[in-house]
Amino acid sequence: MSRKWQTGAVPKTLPVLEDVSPICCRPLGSTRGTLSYDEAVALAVRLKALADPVRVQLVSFLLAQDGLEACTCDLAPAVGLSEPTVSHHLKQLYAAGLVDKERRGMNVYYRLVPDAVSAVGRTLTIDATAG
Amino acid sequence: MSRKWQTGAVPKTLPVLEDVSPICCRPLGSTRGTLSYDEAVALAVRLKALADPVRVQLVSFLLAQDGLEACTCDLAPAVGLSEPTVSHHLKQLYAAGLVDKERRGMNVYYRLVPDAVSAVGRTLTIDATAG
DNA sequence: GCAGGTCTTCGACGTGTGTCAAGGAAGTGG
DNA sequence: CCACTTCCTTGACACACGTCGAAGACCTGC
Repeated sequence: MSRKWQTGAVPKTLPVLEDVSPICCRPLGSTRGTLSYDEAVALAVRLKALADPVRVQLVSFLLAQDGLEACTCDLAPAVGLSEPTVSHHLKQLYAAGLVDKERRGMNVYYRLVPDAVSAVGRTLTIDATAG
Repeated sequence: MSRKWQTGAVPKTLPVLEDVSPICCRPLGSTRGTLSYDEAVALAVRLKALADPVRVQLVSFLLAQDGLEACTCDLAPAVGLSEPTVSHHLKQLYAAGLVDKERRGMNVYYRLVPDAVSAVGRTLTIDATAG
């Protein structure tokens, strides 16, 4: 996969995580040179999943729960939005691998994957010796 | 500042950094409970600035340069886009405090602010003892 | 001042994104 | 099987975003 659009008004869609190289989350500074477009996309899709206030709130809410998990019925009131909207955001977090989901009885529990979030964070952490 | 939109189709604009609480970049796990909407916005605007493949490439390119800096005329070919487009992306990185700019003669040099990028990264790094 | 180079802003275009209401799918309990 | 709860999907809406070309602003050098 390389950049599909070069000219004109152009789709800026970022692919889903499954279509994206799993090569990710090496510290940015470990590449001597510009990131390839594919690597940049791989990182950007993960950042994009977190680049929304509601999703940041959802992550922080899960992080504060015992077992790092909660059902939609708890998450919607926690952020003050309708359940479909929260479901939409959770779907994006799930697609980015940042949360897991599991049905237990009538409820669907979403559980934070802390390693996935931390991995994105480490990518952004720049070695002090760089430059 | 609290959530301005509650119902209907709604502007999802994130404010600029200056309008946003400077409280940011504490590790997500350090808040026992859901992040306030304001704190979530403060983090989201910074993440959003990085959540684009082109901007990720620009950051990685700057990181590989001596002095962490380059002029627009070098950055545009590095990512294969027009100068206006690159200027647009640099403006967003600048607004988020992730790069500095300085005019020297005919050129404008953009310099990476590694601490700002790292600060965002640390926010996402979850303490292993959490949960 | 004038010519030439570099960068930013403006205007326009098409696509993406966040939100909700309404309806459907999946499970529980009678 | 039916009523009920919980959750997800679909459809629709308005706004935001990434992109470019053209034009303006800024600096340099003659």
